[in-house]
Amino acid sequence: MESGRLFFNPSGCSGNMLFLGNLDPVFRGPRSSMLNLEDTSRKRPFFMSSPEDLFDEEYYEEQLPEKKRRLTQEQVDLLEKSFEAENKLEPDRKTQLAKKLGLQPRQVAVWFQNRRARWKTKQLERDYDLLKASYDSLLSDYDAAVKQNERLKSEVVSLTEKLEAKDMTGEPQQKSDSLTADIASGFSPQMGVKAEDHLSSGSTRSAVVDEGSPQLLDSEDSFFENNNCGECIIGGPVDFLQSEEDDGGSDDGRSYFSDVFVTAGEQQEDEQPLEWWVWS
DNA sequence: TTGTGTTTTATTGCCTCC
DNA sequence: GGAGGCAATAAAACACAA
Repeated sequence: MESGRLFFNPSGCSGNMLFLGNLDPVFRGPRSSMLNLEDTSRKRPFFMSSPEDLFDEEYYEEQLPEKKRRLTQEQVDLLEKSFEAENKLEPDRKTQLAKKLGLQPRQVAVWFQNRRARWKTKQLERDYDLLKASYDSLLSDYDAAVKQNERLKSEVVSLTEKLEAKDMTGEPQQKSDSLTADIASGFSPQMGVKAEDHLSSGSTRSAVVDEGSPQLLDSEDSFFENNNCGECIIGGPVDFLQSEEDDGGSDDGRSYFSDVFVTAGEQQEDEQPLEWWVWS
């Protein structure tokens, strides 16, 4: 314990040493307090000591340290409100609150300290959930892209083989040209679908889509943009990130990972598409 | 009633800032 | 060097199932 700091003492006097009179000077806080003094039956209200009581030495002599008492609901409500307004506590506010609540300023400070710790823990939990959701989403997008990639590769192989076979048979050039034209136009006689849909040859998306396949890639668009990847990382959780803590905490509502999460707009302007992540 | 897990209150020690 | 913040921790208070 720092030299300048006072122990909080339920009775309202300054420090357990004073409170305990000539008890073991090593006495500090709850650990040792419970060792010797647990079985006291002499109790008095924890927060309701009158100023007269607080300076009545006889009173202290006959009293033994109290166990911890929880704050009343009213006290907690007021503290919560205050925390919501501002989660740091300036000295003036601390004194005012303490007066208002009938608590020691030290108690108010401790409450804020603990409250900030609780808020931080919850915020970390939320950030974790958020990151996990983003990761899961990216993973499933990636899996879909890999499958799609495989399918396209095999189609290219198949078409190439067909083309070569036609050339070998020495069929009239016209027919071969026709097949080439078919391929170029995106029509695959074998599969009965427009290859354009798979090969992403145009900048405008075809209305004909292979049933059962995921939305296809556009050559000029990032897969992740098509799949709202930006949103899955960024856009979706923004409200969540900025929302207040469920149980009334406030702070600024910012995520501990706020540096990691960027806005979708920022990403489009400043960053390369995320294709490298999939295709490299 | 009791054992156990969770929450709340408080202390301690270290660190930073002025 | 003192004041205040934070992380780690203790221990009382509380909740709840068996």
